[in-house]
Parts: sequence; C-alpha cells; structure tokens
Amino acid sequence: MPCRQKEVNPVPETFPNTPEAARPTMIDVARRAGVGLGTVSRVVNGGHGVREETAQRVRTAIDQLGFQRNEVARALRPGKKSSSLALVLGDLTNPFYATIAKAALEVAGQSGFAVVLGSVDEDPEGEKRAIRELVSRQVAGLMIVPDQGDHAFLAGAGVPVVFVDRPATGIEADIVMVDNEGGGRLATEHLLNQGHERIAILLAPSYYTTGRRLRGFRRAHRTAGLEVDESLVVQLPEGNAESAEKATRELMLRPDPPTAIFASTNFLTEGVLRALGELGREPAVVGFDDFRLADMLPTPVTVVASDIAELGRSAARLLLDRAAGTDRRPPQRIVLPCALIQRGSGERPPSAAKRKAR
Amino acid sequence: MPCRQKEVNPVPETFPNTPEAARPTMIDVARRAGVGLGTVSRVVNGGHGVREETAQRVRTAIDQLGFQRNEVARALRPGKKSSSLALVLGDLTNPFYATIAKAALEVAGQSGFAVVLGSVDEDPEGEKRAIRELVSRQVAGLMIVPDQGDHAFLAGAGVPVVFVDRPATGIEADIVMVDNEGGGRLATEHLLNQGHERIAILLAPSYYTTGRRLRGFRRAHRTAGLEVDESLVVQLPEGNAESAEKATRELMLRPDPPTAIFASTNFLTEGVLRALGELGREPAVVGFDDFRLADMLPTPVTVVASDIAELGRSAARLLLDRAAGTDRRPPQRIVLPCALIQRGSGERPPSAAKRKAR
DNA sequence: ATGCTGGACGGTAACGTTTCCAAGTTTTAG
DNA sequence: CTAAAACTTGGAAACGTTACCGTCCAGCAT
Repeated sequence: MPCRQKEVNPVPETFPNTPEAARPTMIDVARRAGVGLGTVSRVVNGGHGVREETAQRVRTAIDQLGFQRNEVARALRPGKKSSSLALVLGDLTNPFYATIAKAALEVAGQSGFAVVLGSVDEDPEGEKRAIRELVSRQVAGLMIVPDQGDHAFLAGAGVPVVFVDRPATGIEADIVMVDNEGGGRLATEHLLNQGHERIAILLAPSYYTTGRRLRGFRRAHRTAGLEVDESLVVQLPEGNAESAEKATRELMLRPDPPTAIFASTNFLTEGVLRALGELGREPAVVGFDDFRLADMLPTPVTVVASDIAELGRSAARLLLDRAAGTDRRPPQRIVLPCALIQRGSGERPPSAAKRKAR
Repeated sequence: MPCRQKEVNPVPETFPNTPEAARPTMIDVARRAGVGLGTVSRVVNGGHGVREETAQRVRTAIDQLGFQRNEVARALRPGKKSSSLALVLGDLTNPFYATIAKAALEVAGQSGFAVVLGSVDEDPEGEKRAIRELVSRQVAGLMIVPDQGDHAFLAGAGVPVVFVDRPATGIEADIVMVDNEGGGRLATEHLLNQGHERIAILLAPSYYTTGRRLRGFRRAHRTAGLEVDESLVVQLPEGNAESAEKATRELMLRPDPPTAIFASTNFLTEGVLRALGELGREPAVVGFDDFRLADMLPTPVTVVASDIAELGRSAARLLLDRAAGTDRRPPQRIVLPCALIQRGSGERPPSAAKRKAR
C-alpha cells in the first residue's frame, strides 16, 4: 500500500543551510483538524457547504498551525489569475508617478490585491521586456503609463489592460487621463487674459500629452484672435529640468523674449524657474501639474493641476472590475478635469517682464 | 490507451466571455519541437546538457509559439521561491521612500527580479498584514522600512529579510541605514560653529532614527561644552509638515526663541520654513535629508544628506545575495555616511535671528 | 420499510514547471 | 573490438491549491 505519509513540520536531521521554516499546507491543516483536504479549501474560501462545527475545527487548526494559503499555488489553477496587479511606469522619483503608484496601491490593497511594480526609465524596448516579465507572473491585470511605440503586443497577453495618463496605439483598452487640452487652454487663456501676447510653451519630447497641451495652447490663441509665434513653441530634446533650463535661458536672451512661459510639465517648470532665477528675469510662468513647495518659491508658482491621485485610483478600480469580470463594457475613457491654481507667477503682467528685460 | 492529447491553442466553439488567449506551455513547445518536456525545461534554463542541435530546434519552437515560462508554476516547486522581492514602506509620495523604491527596483530588475510593493501608511498592524500577504505570495525576500513594534513574527516567515533605514526589534536581520547620529552631530556642530547657542531640534514621533539624530545633537553640545535647553527639544505629535509648522510658530513666539532650528526630517524642514516665511523670522535652519527645490527657496536650505538611492540599492543587493544563498555571513549592518550641504539657511549667524526678533 | 433528495465531506485530477531517474546513445579508453 | 564512462533524452513525480465527482448519511415522502 503506497502510504503517502507526510511528516508535519519534520525536524531535519541536519539543519538546512537555508533556514527555511517549512510552512504548513492545507494538508497539514486537514490532518490536524481530522478532515479532508477539500473541506479545508472550502473553509478557507468562504466556507460554503461546510457544517459550522466542522468549519470551526478547521479554523482552529489553521490558527494553531499559523497556516496561510500559498497564493502561488492558488494562482496556478487555470482561470485563477494571481491576486496581483502590475503597474508599469517611469521614474518613481517623479512625484507625478509616485502619486499614481501610491493611489493605485491603496485601492488595490483594499481589495486584497498586491501590486507588482515595473519601473521603466524611458526606454521603449525596456518597457516591452518589463511587461512581458510581469505577464509571465500571471498578474490579474496591467496598469501602464505607456511609452511611445506600438503596444499591439499586449493584445495577446490575455489580461486586461488600463492605460494611465496617456493612450497607447495598437490596442483598444481602457484609459484614464487628465484633460490635457483643457489644461493647456486654461493656462494659456490665463496668460492671455493678463495681456501677454508673446507666450512661449516648453514641451517634453513627443509624449501624447505634449501634443494635447500644445493643442490647447493653440486653441486659446485662436480664440483670442492671436497668431502663435512658432519660434516660441519649444520642443525640448529631453523631458528633464536641465533641458528646460537651457531652453529658457536661450529664450530669454533673444532680442524678442517672451513675456510669459507655459511649462508643460512639472520638471520643466522647475527648469524654467531655475533659469529665470539666475537671469533675474520675471516673465509670467504657468506650469502644468502641481508640485510640492510650489507655493514657497520666491515667487509662488501658478499651475494648472488635476487630481493625480484620482488618476491612480480610477485606474486601479477600473482594472479590478475588469479583472473580476464585473465590467464588460467597451473600453472606457475617463478624463479628469484640470483647474488653475493662481499663486503669483502666472499673474505677472507683461510690463513686469519688459521692465527687467533690459 | 489514455491518450492525453492536448490541442495546441484550441479554437473554442463559443468565444469565451473572457477573451483569454491560451498561452502556450512547455508541453506545446515540446510537441512542436518533437522533444521531451524535460528537454524544453533544460533549454529554457540555460540549456546545459542538451545537444546544440536539439536546443536550436527547441528555441525555434519557442519563438514560433511565443512561449514564455509561467513564473507562477515555476515558483511552485519546492525551494524555488518566486523571482520577486517584496518592498514594504511608507508613503510613496515622500521622496525619501520613492527614492529607495526606485533604486531597489532598478537593482532587482537587473537580476530579473520583480518587486512587489506594499505601501503602509504608518499603521503598525497594517504593516503586519501587508507582510503576511506578501509572504503568502512566496516572494524570495523582504525589504522592509519597519514601523515601530515587534517584528519577531518575521522569524518564521522562512524568507530573508533586510531592514531599510531603521532596524526592527525581535529579529536579527540585515540592516541598511544612514549614519543618523553622525548626521545629527554634523548638523548641530555646524550651527554651533556659527555661534548659535540656542538651537532647537524638531523630532518626528518615536522613530528609531529620531533618537539617533537627537543623540548626535546632544553629543555635539557636550563636545562644545554646552548644555542642551530641554525646552528646545520638541517632540512632535506627527511627522508631517503641518505639525512642524505649528511647533515652529510656537517656538519663535516664545520670549526666548532659538536662534537656530534643526529639522530632523525633510517634511519637518518644509514645515519649519513655511512657518518662518509667514513670521518673517530668520533663524538659521538645517534640515536632515535633502529635497528637491531646496536650493531654490528664498533662502536656499542647508541640509545634512546621504545617498538615499544607495540605501535602496544596497538593500536590494544584499537581499538578492541572501535569497540566492550566496551570502551566508551573519547579519550585516551597513551604515552610509552623511554630508553637510551648505546652501545658506544654515550659515545665518545668531545676530540675524536676533536682529529681526523684535 | 424503501426509495429519494440533498447536504456534507473525502478523494483525486489537474494547473505548468523542475528535478530526478532510467534508458538510450555516443564517445573514450583499454 | 569490447567495456566503461559520459552525455542526451524522455518520462514521471511532486509542489499546494481548487474543482469536480463520488460516497455517505440524515431526513423526508411514498
């Protein structure tokens, strides 16, 4: 008779070099409670179809042994995806991404989902690799702040995908983003209302968001009946503060400098301010996205902001619904509004810039 | 004859409501390549002991089918922990934590490890729950920025643990941290050297780090032959900027305000500056931990800083070695140095504070 | 009594991988 | 030319869980 006896927490003769405490399994629990394996599983998963008395005995055994379900084994069963979501985004050091991550983590955690992070530093191919890695871990869904490039390869991944902050090409999926065009228009209109007619816009390289914000910029001009001076539309080679700083310097040292600058990204805003601080110039400045300490700088910074945390929360909620199969609607498109926060830098009149211009 | 024939990517008669693309398994690959299952596994894991010709055939099949190893199934095998690390820390919105996370992610990623994040908002019990969750996901190791409270329960987790930024009680484990006492001393000495004799210190509630920084503060005083005015040692009820702001206001409105303030945390520093800005006072200020825009504030902020990213990198490296079993040394204790970054706020002489004091 | 229904429970087959062992094949040595 | 050794390879067990399929028993209707 093949006696498949298994020692419960066997004491190893020689202490293993990896002091790996053998964690109890459902089988251990079953044996201890004097019930079958299936019964333990039923109890662990809600306990339907188990007599209360039996369930109690099982629960006691679970407590005594300190049993905890092995999520990996659980996820192996067909259909059962693991109870983890993946989040793929850029530099966590950017408060923008960090805020999204935090919010998503929070929502996922409330539903008992863990979040596996894939940080990708602006590398179109690295992103693909990271996503493949994540998918191979059987995550229940993907939240992606996509890089440029085709994301069609995601279609075969077999898991729901939610894009965050910007859409991706090649695949139809849910998307949660902010009203970039509206924000761009808001910022620009505000500057135009102050009487500015020469407004520069700084753009990070080829993000989707960049295009929309620029569109808002143009639209505001058109509405005001003004032409956009194309030499004031600055496409930066990189999306960091240094790049913006350099561009701002060049911009302000032109014979015909702008009287206002719209920095389309939080890091760009920083760069702009840095350059202006050194030059001692004071054009009006409006940034896109709020940032910490914006109100404490020598001239508090006016920004167009949205609820970034809500971006992360919405994405996580949507993804959880998709993963659970609760949500069968066609791909959704959630757009969060932007609001203007006036702090000072955006309210400087054109004259202020001119006054110091010489 | 039990013909366990399995269709390769069978076409479902009725399209399933969850459009789950059946992903190919090793068995599919084996069949396609005309080899055994074991051979495929060997090829996937480095291909030792497989003839090159056979390996090539397998690789072709893998490419054709777009096969990718199921990490979950892999992790199920005994001994094989999953190739993920867990990172448990506080508010990701705090650049301090975000920096650690980013660095750890980077190092882990280079070794093909994913990182599962558990963010815990200053909740002693929530941390425990989060850790249990993570352990049940069979992570290969834990990196924890521990909350107060006993962490003895980790001893039975069966996975290596590395503590980050501060040690935990109840368990002997690796720890990576900064030289808090040295940093505290450095900051204090710097202020003392400027001639300050009434220096206040603001402390976040009951962190380990708080105690060490305070110790450095006291030590510097003792070395200088000065008594610490205990009324200037301010234990805050919370670790946020608001709390520090309120405390600073009270401090400065005393009949005998300090001429210098040592803020022992980046958020505290922010609060201090906020209060001083409103009051129009100018005591010297030194903060612990650098932060973005510190150099752009009206008075650039002097701080004691360390390489936070290296904190995360070291932790990840150490944990990877432990997880691989490469590192069998007794628990390590890595301490990173602190350096003073002079920017202005810390170099104001006592007279400046007094001048405006009335 | 007997047959039936249905709930409670035990057992077992997967899930996809790794690892071990045995069998087969080639190479090397004697 | 044979024996042994080394290398390849296929097959099967096992990891811990869930889902399904029986079995068993109590209770009920006939």
